[in-house]
Amino acid sequence: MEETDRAIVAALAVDGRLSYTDLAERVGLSVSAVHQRVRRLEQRGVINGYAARLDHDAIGLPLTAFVAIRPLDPSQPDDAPDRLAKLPQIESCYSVAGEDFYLLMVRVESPLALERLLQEIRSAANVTTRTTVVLSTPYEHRPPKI
Amino acid sequence: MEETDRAIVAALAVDGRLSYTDLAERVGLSVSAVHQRVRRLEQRGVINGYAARLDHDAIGLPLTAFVAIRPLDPSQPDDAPDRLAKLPQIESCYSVAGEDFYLLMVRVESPLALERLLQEIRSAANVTTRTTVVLSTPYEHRPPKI
DNA sequence: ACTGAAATAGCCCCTTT
DNA sequence: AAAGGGGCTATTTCAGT
Repeated sequence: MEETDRAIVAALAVDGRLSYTDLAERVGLSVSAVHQRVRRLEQRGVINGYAARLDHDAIGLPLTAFVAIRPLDPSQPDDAPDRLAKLPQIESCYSVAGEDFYLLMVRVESPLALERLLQEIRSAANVTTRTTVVLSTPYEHRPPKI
Repeated sequence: MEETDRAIVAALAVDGRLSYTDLAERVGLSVSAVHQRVRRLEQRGVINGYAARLDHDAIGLPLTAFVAIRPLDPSQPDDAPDRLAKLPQIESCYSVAGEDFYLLMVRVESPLALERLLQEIRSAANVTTRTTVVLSTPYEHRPPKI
């Protein structure tokens, strides 16, 4: 990727609501040139969309956990991500190397809600779970250096 | 949190660039009322900011990994997050329950870059590392159900 | 707290270089 | 590809309820 596009993407990673006017000043181009570049970055999928960053405590999901899962029967077809997609508490699903098959990041309201979610995960995908509870988050979702 | 605020936050989690006009239609309020509510949600920190969602392959960081770290000397003061904050490849740092002290999520350009990063992490924070490489990402950063 | 309206600013398309 | 201009829409503030 090119210099100017990098600068645009980096800026929008920090502040997704930057106006084209501000962006244009930062990268030293005209507003319409920047606008055109952003549109292309969106169309090429470099920028997938824009999201508000939320305070999970404030929205009632103060408990974060990582759930490593492993199929009970590794010979069966593995459609765990599909089966688990319906559970909205699962924020992310990563297929990983190592002993586990998938690593999920989940957000719930309480320890009790986590217990219920783990049961749902196990029964929905026929897997065992190994859960790591997050105690605090020194930092998260830092914008990449690009 | 209240009904209308939830709807606003949920909508902005999916599309952080929604106009106040569109938001107003969705929640059934006037534009200025919605604007006022969004400003308050931002001031109260419920909405922390806005970010572009990036394609990490496209921006040259195609390799994601989770790095569990543990201090070599658990009796020393633990300032690992601070010491590691300078490494921009570390996207997130979670303090976790269990055998490990912290779980990092990192994004790098290549396996070689991961090797170098792990060395930097170990020397910067005086820790051992256990790394889980992400092979693929079925889904990530799904907006919460609120 | 919400509405409505007025002024400002930014978006977006089109033309030109 | 980038710049500039013009019409239009959204943002933002303010007064009123």
